[in-house]
Amino acid sequence: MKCEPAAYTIDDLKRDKTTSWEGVRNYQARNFMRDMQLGDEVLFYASNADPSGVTGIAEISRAAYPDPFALKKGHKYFDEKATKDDPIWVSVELRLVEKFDEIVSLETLKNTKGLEEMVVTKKGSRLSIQPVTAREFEIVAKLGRR
DNA sequence: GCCAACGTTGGC
DNA sequence: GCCAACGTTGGC
Repeated sequence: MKCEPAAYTIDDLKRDKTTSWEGVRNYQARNFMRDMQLGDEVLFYASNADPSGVTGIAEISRAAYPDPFALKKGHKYFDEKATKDDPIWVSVELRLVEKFDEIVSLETLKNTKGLEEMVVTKKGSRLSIQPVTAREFEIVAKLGRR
């Protein structure tokens, strides 16, 4: 799950312990969120950062529920097409598992064996939520704990 | 249903 | 700040 540091960081999550992940307004990303199960672990990725990369691990502490802001008129996440019966967009809640000792930069991801197929290393991979295989997850976690 | 125009993302 | 790579919108 990606986020720009200006919006939210792993340190913010460390302070807050848990946070709700709202405002995703892309159908593909939403579908990934909808599939997330309680306890699923996610790589927390800082985008548009210096450097960009994975800064830690979080877990799903609440599975998908309707994103309340989609119904909130005037809110920046408001969507006029969303209704109570069909909220369209969902949120999940995250809990911090660990902040990495060091950031696993995008450059490192690109240069690490076994991560050749990892979505985030591909060109034009803008999606804010992307699938990660268990194997990729373990490789990245190991790098971050060094 | 096509596609041009437009907006956004995010690496660089 | 540039711009490639998208996703979305809306006229037709």
